[in-house]
Amino acid sequence: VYDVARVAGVSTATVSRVVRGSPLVHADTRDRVLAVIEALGYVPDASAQGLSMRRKDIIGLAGLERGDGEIGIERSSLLFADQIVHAAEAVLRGTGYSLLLTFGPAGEQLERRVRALSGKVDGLLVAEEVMAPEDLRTLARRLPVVVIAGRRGETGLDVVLADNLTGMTGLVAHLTGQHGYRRLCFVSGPKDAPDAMERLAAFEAAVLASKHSVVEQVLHGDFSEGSGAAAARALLGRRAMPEAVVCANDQMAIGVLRELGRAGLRIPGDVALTGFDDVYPSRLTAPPLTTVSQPFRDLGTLAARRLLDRIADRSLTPRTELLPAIAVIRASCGCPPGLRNDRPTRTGEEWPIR
Amino acid sequence: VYDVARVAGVSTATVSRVVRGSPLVHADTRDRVLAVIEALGYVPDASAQGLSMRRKDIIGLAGLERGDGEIGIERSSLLFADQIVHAAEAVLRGTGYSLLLTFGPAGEQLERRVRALSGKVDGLLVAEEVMAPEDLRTLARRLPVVVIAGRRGETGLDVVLADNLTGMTGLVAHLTGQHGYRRLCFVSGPKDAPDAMERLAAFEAAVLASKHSVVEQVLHGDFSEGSGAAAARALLGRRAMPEAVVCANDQMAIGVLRELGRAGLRIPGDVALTGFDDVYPSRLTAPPLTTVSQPFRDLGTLAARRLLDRIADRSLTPRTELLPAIAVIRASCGCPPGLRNDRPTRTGEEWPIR
DNA sequence: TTGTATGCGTTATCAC
DNA sequence: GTGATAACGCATACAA
Repeated sequence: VYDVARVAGVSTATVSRVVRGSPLVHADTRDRVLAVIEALGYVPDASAQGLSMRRKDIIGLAGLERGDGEIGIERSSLLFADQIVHAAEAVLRGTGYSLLLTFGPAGEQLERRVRALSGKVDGLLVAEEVMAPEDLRTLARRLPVVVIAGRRGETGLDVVLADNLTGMTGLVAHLTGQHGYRRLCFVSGPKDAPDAMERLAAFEAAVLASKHSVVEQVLHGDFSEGSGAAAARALLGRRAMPEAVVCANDQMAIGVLRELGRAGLRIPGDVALTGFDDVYPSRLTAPPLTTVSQPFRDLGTLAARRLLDRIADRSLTPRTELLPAIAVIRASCGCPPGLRNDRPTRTGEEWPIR
Repeated sequence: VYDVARVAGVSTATVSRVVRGSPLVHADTRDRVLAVIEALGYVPDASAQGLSMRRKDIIGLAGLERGDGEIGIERSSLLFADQIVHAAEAVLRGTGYSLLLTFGPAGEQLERRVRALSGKVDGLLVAEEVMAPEDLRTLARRLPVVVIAGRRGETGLDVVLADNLTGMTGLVAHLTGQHGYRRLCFVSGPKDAPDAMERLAAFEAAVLASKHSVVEQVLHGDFSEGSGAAAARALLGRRAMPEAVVCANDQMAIGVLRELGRAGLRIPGDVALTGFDDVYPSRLTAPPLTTVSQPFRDLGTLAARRLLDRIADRSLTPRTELLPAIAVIRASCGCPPGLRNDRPTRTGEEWPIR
């Protein structure tokens, strides 16, 4: 500022006014200052601004990275996070805020990084169970925080999540009702993912409710494609295949799809298969994956908006928003391809937001 | 700090020393201060630190978002950017830096956002042609910048890019040589993508070099799946299909794959098809996509490292690194599935880095 | 309409 | 080892 002020022959206060678009500055002066700014390529230092204005115009996003890091990004379950990132970034776009990211495997190291991050931001988006609930609440006392896909009971915190229960229930009803499958297996996600636990519980309850069907086995994966493949190998080692295997997410379903394919099994001929999430690749597989459409974008959008609101008014009373998740029937469950509601993967604003 | 200092009965200077891990603090004092910090939940303000230390510990990443925004994220070509993001974030992880994002359609608005971003960061990663070369150079004078997949000739700037030329040449050689295809079409990417232009040029040169083959038509897309579908419809309107259609990226190839599938055409039976990039979904399609594997992760990793180096020593002489891109033959070109080098999508460190 | 002066929370340079 | 204190670059209350 000082350089600009000197060259333009005004005070730093005036330069600041011009930069901030204050109306109390003569048009001529403004133009002159603007010209100098342009010439000098001046860009205000965000640290200084932040210090002075007590706001950083940055919001943070912390997310989990699952699966074996060595195996590479493609196989870990980042698609979920990516969608959230883009949705959140899109709402921030208009506001002057930018998005600061941190990912990583759950653990102390990630918690440290989140802690450090918290000093750089005006608010924080937390995806899944990045840290212990108590630490989270501690954080939330100091900083606006909204949790995405966190645990359902979370109290005193803003949370947005998808209705895993209803989605899974509908899916299982289709499997046991329409198709009449009796012997089902489940490939579950990591225990530290609230979503995974909810889906497992919903699955078991739904199967139980169907009288004639039974849960033959529950396998445990970590949401990564590789862990799906491992589950498939375990399945292959059994005496007999179940009639249907339902997976806690699409990535793992893709893993079992490919692994079973390699073993020569046909889907849905030999086994029916379903996923959960409806990520982009899920409609690309052969056969296209029957799954449950999770409103990724809405999750991110809503969370970001809520955070902005809370930053504007920190006294807002915490609220948890439950977004609908519905089964989308494609072919991997045994339905003829293209027959039912095989609509394209969610495109964004299918449900009214606000 | 003041609170901490008061409660711990020391000066702010000492607190600062403890926080920064300075060795010139008595162990007892350190422990006492640490305890207070823990109790108070103190986290240093990054703005103040930034102002004082003249470094923000943040690096920025600006990228393009293509395709019709309305259609939603799944169909636009963000997979490229996502990979870069994760690779860059992974190298930053250990260093204390975090990643600040901005995406958007090319245009003045994005340039403004990048400008504002530049005040918040210590260095900038620029993916593709986010802004005019001159503006970029202006920016680079003030701030460490490295360009990812920028234009080849870029001088005086650090650039890392994939060897589109060699990759495309190899692919076309396979198509015209092994398969003997004569009549080829090309679905090109947006003109503002240096990668797209390079691939087009390489394609035309390679076909020309093959004597017997000819470029029947060049269609123009924008790297999004939707634009691939549009190209497919144009193809369908022709008198006859070409023998092979090669696309400038995988997303568009997937678009034509699905659209041709809807029209009842068989791939590769009726037309051969290829993509470029080897994004995750490309091996999931039926048939799996023959494509050119682009070293996304290496691109991001190398770029981030280079940026860090330049931040450490701004006098480094600019360099451009060309990473190999090689054809990966799967089934959409007409090869029998699983026969050739249908290896999994790149997992990260296949080529030596550094 | 414009300039002056002060504070924002840390780090770092000095003395002690 | 530790404590004052001066930057750091900008925004703003107040004075002019």
